[in-house]
Amino acid sequence: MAIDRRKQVVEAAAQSFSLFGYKATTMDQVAKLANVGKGTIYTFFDNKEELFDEIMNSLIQEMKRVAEAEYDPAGSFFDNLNRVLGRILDFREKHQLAVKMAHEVRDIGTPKALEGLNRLESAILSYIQIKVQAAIDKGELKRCDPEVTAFVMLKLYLALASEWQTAHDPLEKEKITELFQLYLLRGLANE
Amino acid sequence: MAIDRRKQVVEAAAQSFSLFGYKATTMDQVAKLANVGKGTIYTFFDNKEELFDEIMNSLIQEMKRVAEAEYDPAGSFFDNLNRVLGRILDFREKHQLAVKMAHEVRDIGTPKALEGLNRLESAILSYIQIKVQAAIDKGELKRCDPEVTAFVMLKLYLALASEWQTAHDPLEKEKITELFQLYLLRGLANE
DNA sequence: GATTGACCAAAAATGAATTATAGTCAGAAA
DNA sequence: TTTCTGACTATAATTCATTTTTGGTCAATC
Repeated sequence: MAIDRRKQVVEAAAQSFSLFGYKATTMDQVAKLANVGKGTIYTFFDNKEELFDEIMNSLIQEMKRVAEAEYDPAGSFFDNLNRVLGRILDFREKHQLAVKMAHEVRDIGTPKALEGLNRLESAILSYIQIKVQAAIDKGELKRCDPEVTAFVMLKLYLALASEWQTAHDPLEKEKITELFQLYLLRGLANE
Repeated sequence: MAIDRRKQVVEAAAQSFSLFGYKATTMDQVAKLANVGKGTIYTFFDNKEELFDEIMNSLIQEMKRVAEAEYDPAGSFFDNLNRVLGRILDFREKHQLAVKMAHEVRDIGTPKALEGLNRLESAILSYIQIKVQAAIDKGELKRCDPEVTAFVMLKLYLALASEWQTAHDPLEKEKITELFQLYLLRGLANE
């Protein structure tokens, strides 16, 4: 059986983007790592950007599987949301590619890396939005715009789970759950 | 009466930092604008950083006055919070110095400009935190950590009022008020 | 027909020479 | 004496011509 050169290219690219980032990954390097002539890459992908898009798509798919695996159809909306968000942030924090992209954006602002992260965030928002809509339909949540609500939920979670740390001790996972419920679910108003 | 050279320096510096940013403001320029020898600046301020700190302190003071002017002791907490936050963001958006610092951080990441903006945010957070504590004491809000709560309120407001715009049409001021109340005050849970 | 790597134009990195800048201080002005 | 100044210096930033690297191509090879 012939060797699957496309797979070789994709795996080499994934490794290289994860290890060195978008800018520092060269097509020569990917070709060498894949044990393939450089021209071969261009029979599968029109250019570097499309190769990168394919790798990002895999990351997004993988994240969706991880999220879906954490989701419990029998559980409550907030319990699920909390667990899924926690799992997604943890995934993003540990996945080499996602980490590298975030660093590259922070350090040198590579536009393609930023675009990749934005696509990742969009995927997360779509996922939450669908769950919010379902919860509204089931009567578990008040009527509200699912898109804005998903956006607010992600922002609030990010604020508590990662932005807070830039100036304070990190909050415990249980503390985040509790705060998330207090602020968004029950509300702050007395009576 | 002798001319107040310190005031001249401070006013020239404020003008220059607002117009050109931190990095592009030179001490020679400030001296010339202030009609003062360069050495004179150094009799009042040890270095460029301290001069900038003085200007930022004025901005923070000014913002506090603006916030306090918007605050109505007879009104409800959320009504006040909403109006004060709106006023503060508007102030920040229109004040040359604040705008210039934000651009400088985005474009070239000047550390001192970032530090300035962080100090501005800290001042806002302290202000909200005090009002939150008062509202808890009055029984208007549930018991909660005032520091985390102030942080969440600001983040939520920023998310709705400015981050949302990066990918969508801006939300109306009344819409923001309504969402802010729905999410944080009343909560999303049904029943 | 699939694969390759030498090749090319264009972009990026380098670094030596030049310019600009923060901060000093000897002396002028008040 | 005291206050103020701008020429001066060491260092940092900027240019820009030169070199190196890179994404992408395509005639030759398998």
